[in-house]
Amino acid sequence: MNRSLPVVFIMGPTASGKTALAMELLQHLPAELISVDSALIYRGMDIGTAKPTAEELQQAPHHLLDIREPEQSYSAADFRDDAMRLISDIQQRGKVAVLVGGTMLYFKALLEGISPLPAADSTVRALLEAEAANAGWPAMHQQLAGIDPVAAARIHPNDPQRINRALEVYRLTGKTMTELTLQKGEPFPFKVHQFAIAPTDRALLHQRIADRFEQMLANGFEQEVAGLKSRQQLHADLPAMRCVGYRQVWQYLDGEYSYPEMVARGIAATRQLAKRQLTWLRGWPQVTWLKSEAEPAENLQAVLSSLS
RNA sequence: GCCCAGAUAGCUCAGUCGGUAGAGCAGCGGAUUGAAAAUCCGCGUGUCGGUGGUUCGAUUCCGCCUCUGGGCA
Repeated sequence: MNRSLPVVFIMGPTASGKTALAMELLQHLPAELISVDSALIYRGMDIGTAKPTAEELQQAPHHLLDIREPEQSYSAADFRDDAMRLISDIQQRGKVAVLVGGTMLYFKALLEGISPLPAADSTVRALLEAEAANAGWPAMHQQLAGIDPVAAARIHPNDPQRINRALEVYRLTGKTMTELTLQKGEPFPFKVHQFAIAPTDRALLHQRIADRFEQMLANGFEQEVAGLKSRQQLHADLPAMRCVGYRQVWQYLDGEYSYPEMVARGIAATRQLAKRQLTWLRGWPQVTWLKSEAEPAENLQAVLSSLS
C-alpha cells in the first residue's frame, strides 16, 4: 500500500459549497470522492438531502452514496470500515482520496479511531426503550449511575440516546463503557490535508439555506417524502426519517402543522444543523479555512497548493 | 365616520390588584465513541406603540393621538 499519497478532507456546514469544490478538484487532480454524510447513504432520499444530481455523479462519482435503504441502519463504525477500505483501494489505483461531507462524527471516527465497543443491538435497545417508557429516563440514568458512575456523570439525565447506549454496552458485554473506552481507537494512518469551507457571514449561510430549501420544495421534495411515507416498512422514528427536512415534511403530511409552518421549521432545522456542524469545526485541529463566497479558482488553488 | 378589541423580546403571546417584566418558538454558545441531518446542555434589557395627566413612582389607571384586526354605517 502506498501511504505517501495524501488524503484530502473537505468539511463544512450544509449549503456551504463542499460538493462544488470537490467536483472542481476532481477536474485538476487524479482523485476519487468519498461522501462523508449520514443522509446521503440512503437510496430514494435525493431531493431533501441535496444529493448531487445524476449528471453531476456521472462527472464526479461519489463513493458511499445510496448504500442503504431508509429502513436500514448505519453507524460511525460502519463508515470508518467502509472509508478505510475505500481509501486503500483508491490509493492502489494511484489516486488521491478526497472525503467530502458534513457528518463531523464520521470524520472524527476516522481521525481518532473508535474504541472496541459492541455494535448496536436492536433487541437490547428495544428492551431498554420499553423499560424507560415504564420507569422514565431519570430512573434509567440512576441505573447507569449504579453501573458506570463515570459515564453517568458525563451523560445528562435528559439524554435518552446516550443513556440507552451506555446501558446497552453494559448489557451486551458485562463491561462498562468507561472501561471499554480506556482502549483508544487506531489513529488515521494516512497523511491528511483538512479543509473547512463556510461563508464568512452567518446571515449569508442562512440565506443560502432558505433558498435551497425553497428550491427543494419546487423540485418535488414533498412528493418524495409522500412516496417514502407510503412505504409500509418506513416510519417517523427511523433515523432516515428524522433527517432535517424529511421529519418536518412528514409531520406536515400528517397534518401536524400548515405548509408555511413546515417551510419555516424545515429551514430552522437546517440552520440548527449548520450551527452544530460549525461547533464541531471551530477548534478542529489542523484545518485550513476556505470561504464559500470566494472565487472557486481561489479555493481550488488553496487546496492544490497544499498538496504540492 | 362610529363602536369594540388589541398594540409587551426577531415571532406568537402571558403578566404586572401601580414598585420598570417572562414563557414557547427563533437566534447565539457548548457537548458529542456503532442513531450523529441524531441526542442533549446553557444563554432572556426589551424606549412594555406615542404623548399628556393622576401619583412619591405608570408598561400597568385616565385622556388624546397613531397603527392593526373585527363589527356598524
